[in-house]
Amino acid sequence: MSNRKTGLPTIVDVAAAAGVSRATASRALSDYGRINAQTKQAVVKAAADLGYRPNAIAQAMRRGSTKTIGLVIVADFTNAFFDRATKAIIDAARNRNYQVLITHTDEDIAVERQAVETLLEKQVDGLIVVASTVAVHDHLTPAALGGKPVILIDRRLDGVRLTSVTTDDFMGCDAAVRNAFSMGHKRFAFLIAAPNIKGFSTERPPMLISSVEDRVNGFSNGVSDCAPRGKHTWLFCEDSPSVSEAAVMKILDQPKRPSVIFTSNNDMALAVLKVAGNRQLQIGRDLSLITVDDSDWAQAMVPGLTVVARPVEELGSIAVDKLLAEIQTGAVPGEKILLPTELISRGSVANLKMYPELDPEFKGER
Amino acid sequence: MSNRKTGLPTIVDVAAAAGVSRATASRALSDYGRINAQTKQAVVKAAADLGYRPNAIAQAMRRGSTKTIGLVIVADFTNAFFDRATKAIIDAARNRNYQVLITHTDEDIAVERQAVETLLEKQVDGLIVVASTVAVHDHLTPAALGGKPVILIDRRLDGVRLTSVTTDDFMGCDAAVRNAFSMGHKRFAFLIAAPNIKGFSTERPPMLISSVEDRVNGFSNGVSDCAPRGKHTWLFCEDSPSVSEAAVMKILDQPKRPSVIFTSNNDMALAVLKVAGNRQLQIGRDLSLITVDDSDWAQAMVPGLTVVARPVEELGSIAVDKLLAEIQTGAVPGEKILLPTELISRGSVANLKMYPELDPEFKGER
DNA sequence: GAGAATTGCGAGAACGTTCTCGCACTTTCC
DNA sequence: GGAAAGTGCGAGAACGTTCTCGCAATTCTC
Repeated sequence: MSNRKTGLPTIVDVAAAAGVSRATASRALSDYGRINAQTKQAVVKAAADLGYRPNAIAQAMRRGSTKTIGLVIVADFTNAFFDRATKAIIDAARNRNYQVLITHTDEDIAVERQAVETLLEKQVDGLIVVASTVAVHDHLTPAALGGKPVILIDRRLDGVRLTSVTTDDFMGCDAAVRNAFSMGHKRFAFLIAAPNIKGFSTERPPMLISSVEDRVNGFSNGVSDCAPRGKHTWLFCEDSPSVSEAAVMKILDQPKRPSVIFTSNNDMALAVLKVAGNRQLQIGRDLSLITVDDSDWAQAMVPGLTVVARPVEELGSIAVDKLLAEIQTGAVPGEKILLPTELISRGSVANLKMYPELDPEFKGER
Repeated sequence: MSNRKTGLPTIVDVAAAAGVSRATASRALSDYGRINAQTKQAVVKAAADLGYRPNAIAQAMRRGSTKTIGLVIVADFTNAFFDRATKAIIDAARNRNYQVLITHTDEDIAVERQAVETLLEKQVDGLIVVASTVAVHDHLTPAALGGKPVILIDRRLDGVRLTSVTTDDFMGCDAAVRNAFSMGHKRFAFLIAAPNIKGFSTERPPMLISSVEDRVNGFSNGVSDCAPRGKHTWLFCEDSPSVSEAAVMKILDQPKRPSVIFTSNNDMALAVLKVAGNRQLQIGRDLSLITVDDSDWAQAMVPGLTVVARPVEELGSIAVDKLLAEIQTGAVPGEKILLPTELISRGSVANLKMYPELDPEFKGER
C-alpha cells in the first residue's frame, strides 16, 4: 500500500514489513511511547530495507510544526551584507534542525506583504524579516501573523512589538568621523543611499529605514562634535550605479572639495572608487573613503578600505536563536538587540597631519 | 471549529460562516468544479471576513505537490557566483509560484547527502544541486531520489542521467589566454583553486569538479596554441586566503616571473590583488591579472579587472525552467546545457606590445 | 497466589484540505 | 409532458502521519 501517487513506501509499508501496526511503527521510528527493543529494531530494519523516508509534510500536519522558518529579505545583492546574513541564518537554522524558506522583496512593500502571506500559508514556524520600509507594518501585527513570531533584522520598526536584532551603526559612523578628523580631515562629504528616492538630493528624505537613520545620525553626531562649522556636503542618493557616480562627481566638482567621503553602503563606496579611478585620484592619498560594511575586496584592495564593520554572522545566528526561543519556549517578543560595530582602519584615509600637502585645501609649499 | 492548536480559521469555519459545506467552500476558493456564482461570492466574502489563510501544508498533503523546490549549494561565499545564482533561482521560482528551500554544504559530501535527504523528506517537488564532488553521486540516482527531478548547476556529473546547466568555461579561459598573448604576454601563471586540497602544489589533483576541469583545460588549450614552449607556472591551491597569498608569492618569487596571472576564481584573484599591493606592483602595469567571474568590485576597481564573465542570472533561471519542465510536464532529464561565457577586457592586462618595458623580462632601454 | 502495577501494542481519530461520487433539483428537448 | 441533460451541492474518503485510549499479557508485591 505504498504511496498512491509516487509509489514510495509509507509507514504503512514499513509496519506491514515488520508485522506490526502503524502505531507501533511510528513509535519505533519516532522514538516515543512504550516499545519493545526487539520490535523497534525490526521496524528500523524494515524501514531501512524499504528505503523508507518519513513524509515531513504529514508530520507537520499532525504535529502542527513544520520545522521551517521563513526569511524575507530585501536582497540588494551588491551588498554582501544580506548574502552573509542569509548564509548565517541558514546555517544556524540547520544546526538547530530547521530549514529556511527564502523570499526577496527588492525593497518593495507590496512584494514583502505577499511574501509574508505566502510563507504563513506554507506554515512556517516563524519569520525573520528585513523590513523594506518603516512606513508600513500592518502585515506584521500579531493578528496579521496569526500569532507566528517574527524577528526583524538590520532594521527596526516602530509601532509594533517585535524583537529586532540590529547593529550599532550610530556608534560606528560616529567613530568613523572622529577617526577621519583625528587624521586631519576637516571637510567631509556624506553619500547616503536612500531607497525610494529618485536621483540625488541634499535634502534629507522624510522616512529613512532605521539603519540608514542611525548612520546619518552617527555621522551627524561626529561632525557636530569635531567640525561643527566646516562646510560639509550631504547627499542622499538613489541606489543605482549611474546615479551614485553622478553624485560622487558632484561632490568632487565643488570649488573646495571635501578631503574624505563617507558612504553609507558598499554600492556608494564602489561608485566613489570608480569615479576616483577615472579622475586619477588615488584613494588614501588624493581622496579618502570610509564606508559601512566590510567585504573581501575591501580587505584586498590597495590600500585597504577603512570600514565600519558589522558582526553580520553573529547577527544572523542571534536572530535564529531569538526566533527559536519565541517558537519553542514562547519567549516574549519586543527585545531590541543592538550589536556593536567596529571601525577597521586600513589605508583608505589619508593622514593629513603627517602629510598636509595631501589636503586639497593645502596652500603651503611643496 | 477553528484550528485546535492555533485558533486560526480553517475552511470549515469559512464554510460555516457562508452556510455551505466544506466541499463547496473549497470549490469556491480553489476555483474548480461546478459552483453557483453567488455562492462563490458569499464564500469568498466569508473567507476575507474571517481572515482565512489556506493551509498550504494540508493542500500539499492532499494534492501531492508542495510547490517548493530545494536548492543545495556549496555556498563558498566570497564567490559572488553562488549568491547571484541563488537570487536568480529564488526570483525565477517565485515568478512561477514556487518557493525555495535552501541548504549549504560547504563542499562537504556528507552534508550534501544529508541535505538532499532532508529536502526530500520535506517533499520538495524537485532539486537544484551544486554537487560538491564529482566522485560521489549515489544519492542522486533516480532510486535515491524517489523519482524527484534534479538539475545540476555550475558542475556536471558523469555517471548519472541528470540535466545540467553549466557555462562554457573552456572557451572563456581559452579566450583569456589568447587575449593576454595578443597583448604580448608570453609567460603565464595559472592559479587554480581546488577544493579538498591542502596547501598548494604544482601537481594537478586527480579529481577536479567539472567547472575547474573546464577552466584548466581551457587555459591549457590556449597556452598550447599560443605559447607552447614558454615556461609557465601551474599552481593548484587550497581555497583559503593565507594559503592562496602564499601561492601568489611563490609565483612572483620565481627568478623569471610571469607577466600575467590567471586565477580560477575571485578568491584567488583577491589574493593576487593583495600580494601585488603589498609589493607595490600595480595591476595592469607591473603585473597583469585575469580571473573567472565578474563582480561589482571587478568593475569598480582601477584599472577594471579583465574577467571571464558567466551568465549567472541566466543560468539560475534556466535551471528553474528546466526543473519545472521536468516536474510539471515530465520532461526527460539528461540534457547538458552549456551557456556561453564572455571575456570582458578591462585594464588589468598590460599591453606589452605597446609598452614592452613593462614586461618583467624586458632587456632593452628605458 | 491474588491483586496491583507495568509493558507492549493495536484501533481509531485527528490534522486541513481536495475530489469523487451520487443525489436532488432545474432546465432543455421533441 | 416525459425523458434527457445539466446544475449545484453535500457526504465521505483520502493524503501520511502522531497520539490517546484501552486492552491483553506479563511482572511485581506482600
